[in-house]
Amino acid sequence: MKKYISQATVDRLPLYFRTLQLAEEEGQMIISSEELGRQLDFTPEQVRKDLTSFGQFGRKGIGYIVAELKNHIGKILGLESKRRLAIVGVGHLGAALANYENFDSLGFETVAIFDVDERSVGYEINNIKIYDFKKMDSVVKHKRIDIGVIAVPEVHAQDAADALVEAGIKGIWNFAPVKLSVPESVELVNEDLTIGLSTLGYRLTQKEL
Amino acid sequence: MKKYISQATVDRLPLYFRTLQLAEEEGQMIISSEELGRQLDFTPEQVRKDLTSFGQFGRKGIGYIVAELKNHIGKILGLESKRRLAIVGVGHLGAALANYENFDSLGFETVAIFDVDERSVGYEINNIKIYDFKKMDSVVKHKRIDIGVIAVPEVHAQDAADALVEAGIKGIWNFAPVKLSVPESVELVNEDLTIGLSTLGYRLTQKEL
DNA sequence: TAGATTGTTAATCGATTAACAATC
DNA sequence: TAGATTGTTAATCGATTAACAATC
Repeated sequence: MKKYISQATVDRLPLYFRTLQLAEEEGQMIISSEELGRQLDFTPEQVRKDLTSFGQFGRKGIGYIVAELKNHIGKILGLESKRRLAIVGVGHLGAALANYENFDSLGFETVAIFDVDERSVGYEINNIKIYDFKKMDSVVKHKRIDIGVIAVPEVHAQDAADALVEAGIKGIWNFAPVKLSVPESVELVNEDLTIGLSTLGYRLTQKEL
Repeated sequence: MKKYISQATVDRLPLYFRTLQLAEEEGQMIISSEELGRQLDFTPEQVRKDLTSFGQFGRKGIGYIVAELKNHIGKILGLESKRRLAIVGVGHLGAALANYENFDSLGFETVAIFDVDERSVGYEINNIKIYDFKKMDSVVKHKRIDIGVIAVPEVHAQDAADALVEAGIKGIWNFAPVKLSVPESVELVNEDLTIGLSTLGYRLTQKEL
């Protein structure tokens, strides 16, 4: 019997993980749901509810053992085995993602970049080699790449997705603001940067009324 | 009497807007909640509910007039008056954001970039001038900047936020994965790129069990 | 008129918060 | 033992979906 875990809870896991990591670095041994919540602006009840949906990690009357809880959450997020990423598109965003350091501690490693522009093929960004888009199939298979990151212009996003699917990728992280069509079997997460900014604009406008 | 609009609804507004914009470009005059929903993977009921929370924009038996609805949503999002952005930090992410074209049609304009590294000061990225971080106060006031975008390393994010608040910014769009402290009066939206990627990793891990 | 589609109320579903027994 | 804090059940809150009257 597998309990259903809400998306909201899953979204909070990496935040717990990072907070625990910081606490561990500072030598903290024990943390309460209260303190964990305070650092992230969640209620302690929320924290306990989230954590217990995966098991009982705490000690009543004491709290949670930082290292233990961190490892548990790491396991839930699948951190023991590194996921290999490929970035498609070597524009400004692709380059920024290739240089982003925070993915590492969450179990991700960027191992290839693809681009259609032959002039950039062969070069490296942050020590990651740029391959010809046409070679995707063999590179993905050879390097056992799990996840494709779409950082190409909107008009080419579906083509990029199709090529990634064809090459046998398991998940797609899409930065193009379009609804992609992919098979059910491929996990798709959309990262639409315009939503957050629009929200900000909306709120400022409301205030000014 | 002001009706409360849920965050979920606000998040969908820019998506409606973009879809309507595309429909308009293709010369479509009328669109139904059904079709609008189909293009974004929402139910027609959801679309109608969202739209009616701001007023009655449709014609019963007909649908919505594309241009009219687009303009309405644009007004709700505050698009008539352009918001001026400043990016703090000219790392890879800052540079990518300075070059991002999609903000324009949502009513945003990047007018300044700030950095502490004096070697980059005076240069331009995508025709946007880079200013010394220390000059923030006068530049923000002079250029009447509304929103600050934090694209600096985690350790400097709070400093950047403090400086922006001090300079009189109204909203902050934060890309650093830290919880910032800002006054109640300043709107804060966090854009944590690690959440989406973690979700993808989590789902793949679950599948493999 | 018949068919289509909105706007709105009611029903359902799901997530958060509150309360409290269990127990360290 | 008294105090603290978890894990869990119940209550509340909010968002989505269903149903349908209004009307073009």
